[in-house]
Amino acid sequence: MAAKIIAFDAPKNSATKERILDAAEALFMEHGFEATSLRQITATAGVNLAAVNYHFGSKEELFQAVLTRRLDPMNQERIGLLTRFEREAAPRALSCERILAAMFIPALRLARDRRRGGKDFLRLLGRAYADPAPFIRQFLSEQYAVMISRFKAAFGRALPQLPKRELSWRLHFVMGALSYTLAGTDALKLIAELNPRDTHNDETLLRRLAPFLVAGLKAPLPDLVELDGENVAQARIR
Amino acid sequence: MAAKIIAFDAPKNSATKERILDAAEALFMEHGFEATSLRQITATAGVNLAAVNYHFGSKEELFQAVLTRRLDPMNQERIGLLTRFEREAAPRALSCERILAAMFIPALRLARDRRRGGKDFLRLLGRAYADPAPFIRQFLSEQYAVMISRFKAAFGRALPQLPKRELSWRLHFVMGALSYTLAGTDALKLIAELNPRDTHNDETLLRRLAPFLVAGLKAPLPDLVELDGENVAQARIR
DNA sequence: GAATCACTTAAACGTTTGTTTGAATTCTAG
DNA sequence: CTAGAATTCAAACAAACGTTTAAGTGATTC
Repeated sequence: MAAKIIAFDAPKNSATKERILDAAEALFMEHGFEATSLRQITATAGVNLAAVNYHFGSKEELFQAVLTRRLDPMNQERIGLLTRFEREAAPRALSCERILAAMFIPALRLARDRRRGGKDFLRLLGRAYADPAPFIRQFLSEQYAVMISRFKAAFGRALPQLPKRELSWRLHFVMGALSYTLAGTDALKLIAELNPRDTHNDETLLRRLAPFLVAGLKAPLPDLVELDGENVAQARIR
Repeated sequence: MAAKIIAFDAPKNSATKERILDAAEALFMEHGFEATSLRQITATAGVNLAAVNYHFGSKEELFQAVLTRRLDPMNQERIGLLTRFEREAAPRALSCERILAAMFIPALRLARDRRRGGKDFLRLLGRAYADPAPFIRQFLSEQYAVMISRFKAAFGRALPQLPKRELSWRLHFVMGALSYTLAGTDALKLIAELNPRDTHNDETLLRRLAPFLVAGLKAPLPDLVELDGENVAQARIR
């Protein structure tokens, strides 16, 4: 009798790992890494406290596992999409818009699909970006290294007139705006009285972001910028 | 004799508060709010553990005090600068470049001046942006509300053809790129093999960021954007 | 010179933290 | 059916946490 009840609410096989990952993802997103306790996670997942250390080794390794589960496939998808777009456009070089699309679409898919983490995961990712914990920074570096260099090369071909140094910076700005936007912190609520229906409609969000970023990428070089007969450097001096 | 020694290393008056704020600022920046303990802070500051609760009430209130000390003057300076620029340009409307300059310059001054917190504080601010803790979010909202609405109005005059909804979004992107950039997380190190001399040269950094953002603000509206005869929405569908 | 003040101090408060242990249980083969 | 590996479990671990307390200090005020 007791066995039947157990069969109901206790997943016999190692779906335990999945349940822990799901609970950890939601809680890390909501409270951050440090502020989330293993007891909260295991209670939410409905598993024993020791399960985390048994399956993942430590809290830090659990956090990395939470990120890897979503991030690795997403970045793989980005690279795959970029390659496909390039093949389709060959022999012409890919436009900035298409390259950005290759970055956005996998993120959008992830945000849309609750089974893949949904918006919660992107917010968690946004948090992780700003986290100075060494183990997080190093982990993200490794996760992103291949994808970033791949996209940088693509943008380099799309913007051949742009010096590489400048491209590096602008790509950095792009990543900043993108992660800040996708993270969807409530900070934006103070910037805009946004239409509530818009607030988390990720598609329209990215469709607004894309032209903004493309224009930024194609902007004239800093030295040549004119502004009311005065450049920013001059404006800086009181 | 003992009195003399005490006079040396123990500030008799309430410079204790300042020492706590300084230590807390550095440690919060390095480890985040949750991961920083009051014992670390008081040990670094060379004061008694109970001093934090005596002078600030709680750890949360200390964190807010750390932010307020720098943030409030900076935003005041931003508003003041914007007002001055507007007077100087009158009756002509202010250009986007000048408005952005009014946002950047006070941040730049803060980043430059170690006595005002320097880059460390901006990194702390970048972290706080991404923190979901309610007391942090609400605090930042209150701190930024006035400044943001002021700048939004200014941009509205500079870009009269841009719908307000669109402006809200773009201002959000601007804040994202700016905070991400100023926070200067090491995440950028994986994006660019940047010249080490450039890496934290905030002035050149902002001079690169400004044209990028201005171009983004002036970008054509999303619906009208063309890209290789295909728009982003269409590209989205596999 | 006693009283009052702002402040500092050491010690302890009760919780909560991540991790470990060793026995119970379940699953997997031979 | 049984031996053995894999997993779950309750319990306990030491350590660290934010906060509070009550005594103590030294200067200021009446």
